[in-house]
Amino acid sequence: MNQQFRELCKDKNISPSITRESVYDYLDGNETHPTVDEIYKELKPKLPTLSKTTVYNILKLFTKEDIILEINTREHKKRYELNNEDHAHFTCDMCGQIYDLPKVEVNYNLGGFNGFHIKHEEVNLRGVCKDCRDK
Amino acid sequence: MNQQFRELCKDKNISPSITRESVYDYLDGNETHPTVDEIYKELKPKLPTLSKTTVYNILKLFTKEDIILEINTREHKKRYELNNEDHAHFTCDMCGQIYDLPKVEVNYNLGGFNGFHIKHEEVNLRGVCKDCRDK
DNA sequence: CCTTATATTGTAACTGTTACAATTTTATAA
DNA sequence: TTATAAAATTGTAACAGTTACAATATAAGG
Repeated sequence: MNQQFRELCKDKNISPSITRESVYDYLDGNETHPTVDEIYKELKPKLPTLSKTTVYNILKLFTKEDIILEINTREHKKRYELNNEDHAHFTCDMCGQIYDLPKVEVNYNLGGFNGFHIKHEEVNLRGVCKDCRDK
Repeated sequence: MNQQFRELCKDKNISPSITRESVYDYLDGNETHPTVDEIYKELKPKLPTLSKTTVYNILKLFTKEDIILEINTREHKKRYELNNEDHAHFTCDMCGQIYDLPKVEVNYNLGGFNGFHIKHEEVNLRGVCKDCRDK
């Protein structure tokens, strides 16, 4: 029983079902940025009645509540992570691995942003990671 | 006949077919960030034998050659634009419209980027656009 | 415990994308 | 130009990710 999750749900005014808690727990401390399918396959043994639709529903809810973030990459599927500290993503063009990198500071000094109310900034970097470069 | 495109193809060592030129021309000066389907539907009347697979092929080629950029949004489809001047994207949470905003400067002063060879940086902003805020 | 609301499930449909073999077109050189 | 090879385009079918939806199960509140 994850007390932190219970309180988070109270904050967000959603009910802390066991399924939701399982999805949350799986994402917590996970750095793999899993897909829906990966989350489903991981949880299925522990929750035998789990449906993939439920995973979709929960992820949509968590996204709406800003509990998690969708990661949009070049793959045509979404990946997910907990919305904890702000950071950038680096995707390796060679191996496809997604790395978490420190938050990058973004400057808006040039103007042209008037009237846009920016709620979220996402920095996606691409290139070659250390492992692949050394090969 | 787009001479600029011919030269671009010579640079990239690809052949400047009429279909490819049409896709290029459609994207040139277009600020709508169209999807594959939109590109296909737009060009079909002028190129009656056009196949959607061809559009996919051309976009994949252009992406590989850095002629165009894929835009990865929350939608589960890709959007495309010419790879001209570097700029940021702003997607409105209300209306879904994607705006081009000036390039934002990114600082990597915090460290933690050692070993990563960054070839491309993408800044995606999200929030509420002027039009939607005024409603 | 009853009633209502909410969460979960399974199925089927839908959409974006890719694989692939066949055909057409283009490029090249005799 | 014509023959030949290479490359581009096409249509079909398959595939993968996602969504819609009605039915069922579970939880919450009186």
